[in-house]
Amino acid sequence: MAATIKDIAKLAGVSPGTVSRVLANKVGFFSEHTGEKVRAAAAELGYQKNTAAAELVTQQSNVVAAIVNSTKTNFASPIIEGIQAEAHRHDLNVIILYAGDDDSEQQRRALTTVIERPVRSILLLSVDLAAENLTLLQNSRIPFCFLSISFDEIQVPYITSDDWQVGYQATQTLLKLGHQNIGLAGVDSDFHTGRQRVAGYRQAMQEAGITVQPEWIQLGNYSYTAGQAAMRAYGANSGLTAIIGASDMAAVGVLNTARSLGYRVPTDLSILAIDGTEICELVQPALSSISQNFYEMGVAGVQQLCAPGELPQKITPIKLVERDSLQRNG
Amino acid sequence: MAATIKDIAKLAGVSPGTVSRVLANKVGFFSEHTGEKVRAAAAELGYQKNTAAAELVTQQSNVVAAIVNSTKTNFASPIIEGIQAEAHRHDLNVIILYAGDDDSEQQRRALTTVIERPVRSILLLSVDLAAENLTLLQNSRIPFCFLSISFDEIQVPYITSDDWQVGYQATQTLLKLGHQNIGLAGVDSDFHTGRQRVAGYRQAMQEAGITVQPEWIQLGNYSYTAGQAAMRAYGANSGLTAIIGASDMAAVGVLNTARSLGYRVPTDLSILAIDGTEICELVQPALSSISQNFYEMGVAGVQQLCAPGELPQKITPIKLVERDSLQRNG
DNA sequence: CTGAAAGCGCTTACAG
DNA sequence: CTGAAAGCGCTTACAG
Repeated sequence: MAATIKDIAKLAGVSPGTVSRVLANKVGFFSEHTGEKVRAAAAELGYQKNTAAAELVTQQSNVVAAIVNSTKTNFASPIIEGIQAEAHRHDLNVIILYAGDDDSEQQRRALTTVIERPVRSILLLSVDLAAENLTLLQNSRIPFCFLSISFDEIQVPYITSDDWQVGYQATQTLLKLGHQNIGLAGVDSDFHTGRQRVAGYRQAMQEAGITVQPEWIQLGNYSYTAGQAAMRAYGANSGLTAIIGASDMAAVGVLNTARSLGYRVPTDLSILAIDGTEICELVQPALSSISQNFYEMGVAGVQQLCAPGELPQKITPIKLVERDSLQRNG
Repeated sequence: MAATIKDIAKLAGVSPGTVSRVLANKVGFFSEHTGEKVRAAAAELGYQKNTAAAELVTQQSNVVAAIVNSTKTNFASPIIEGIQAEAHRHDLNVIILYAGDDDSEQQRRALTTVIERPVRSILLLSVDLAAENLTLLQNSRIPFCFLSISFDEIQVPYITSDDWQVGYQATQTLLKLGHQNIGLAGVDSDFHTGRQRVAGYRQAMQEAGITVQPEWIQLGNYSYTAGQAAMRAYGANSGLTAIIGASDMAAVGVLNTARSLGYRVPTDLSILAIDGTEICELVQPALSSISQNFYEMGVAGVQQLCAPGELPQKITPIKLVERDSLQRNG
């Protein structure tokens, strides 16, 4: 049995209340002498506080939970790093839970694990909650915020990039290089994020006076496999001179498949990735990207939940990072 | 304020004890009629159990904590998937904590976050604990097990691959292809894992009657950067015909740098990675690897902690996976 | 400065 | 089958 506050009290010859006060360092509430006795006793017993018990009485907690989609893309790490760093500044601890891959049962398990204990707030990293799970979350009355995902139908707090701009700027980048026949590969139009990217793409193309051929937009779930499938659909004689990968992983799928189809990248085909995680620098040629600021999303998420009353929907900046996968057309 | 068991009791016109019994579904301890009343009341109030309170009285918990090194390598995901799957089978919930990058202060924070609440057991994924933190962990009396890391000096439970065999088999694979001048890149000899891999490498080389040149072994921390640095140290005229990357990331670093130095892979230089995570399939040529069974490590980790009395040190199997980065020499 | 007491939300012998 | 009571480990007004 681990030592409790009572054991310390007995050993130090004081009351449990006093032990609690010195261990919580309530200055002015105990004498120097008592403080020393208690601390010595605690050390001797190897005392470890039972924080769960303390949280029960104070009705508050300093842990924030991050629920992540065990996604086929890979931007969770920088978001989590941002969360950790900012949480540290606020003296908060963070625990991470996996919610599976759009598996509503796994989502529910992660959610209840977290709701059934005192957590201060919940961050959801690009997890698209099933309706009943969203209800569960909202009923819990625990403050929450979605990260790296956006919504239109439902009114919930989220922080992410401006996905319309992501699509628009990606397309503009390629247009400025003289490309006209531009593909968009692996994007998921079932959700708001993907629809926005497609809309930005279409707008840029329209402004350039280019008619988008239906087959130029290849839907998918942002995965490597989706990128491969898209490129296979485009084929060896696609007529495309540039392709936007809907995510880094999709872009790598496009890259590898394009190669096997005989394309030289970027000589025959330019590829622009969306996300800008480290994977862009691992492949050759290194992929240029419209990079999101994932770290900042994590930071902003924690800040938002620490400063209630802020506006519930926030945009983090994006930027073009040029590497080696783009080339002027003509 | 969230609804409690007392609120339900009042609404259903029974005692809190009874509510507890029906919600815990202690069959035989309540009548059908009472059961229905209570469940209806709970539903009406949107009751969410306070599991922390329950854990306080029962003195047990069903959450297992996984502490992960936010490492520059990338095998944590499959281990965590294994943990999740097996935990699910035992009806356990898992929370994940980041312990930073060999940062003893961050380790301590993650550890205390977990020790200060009721967790059933702790899994540590390739985190090399600072001495004082190991003491902290051991004093907590919470069952724990290290994963994907091994030790010689200290006696603790761990589950990992046989690192000596990893080094030995990697080297053998290359020797069988006729290579003699074989480099080992990015390995960390400060720890047992790395020392074992080096020892296996040396043994295989010795059995083949080859004298290992000191510069063939390039130390590092298994990162992409370490791989780059190693390859730069080998240089354009290394005389090596094959290189073992101490990790996937190190191997990719070797690959990209070798290319920029003018090597064709695998024509001029064969590369064999250690780990076998998905990154091997993302680069071109796809990297052959000595693959570890990370998923199985996760599974075995929770099994081990669910079945005390098992032997505390376990080995998971490795295997050669051939992809496109190896070629016969001569 | 310190102790006694109440209470956080739950569970579980103990009676009946 | 059900209630009253004690208790898990802690915190915090309230007295003194």
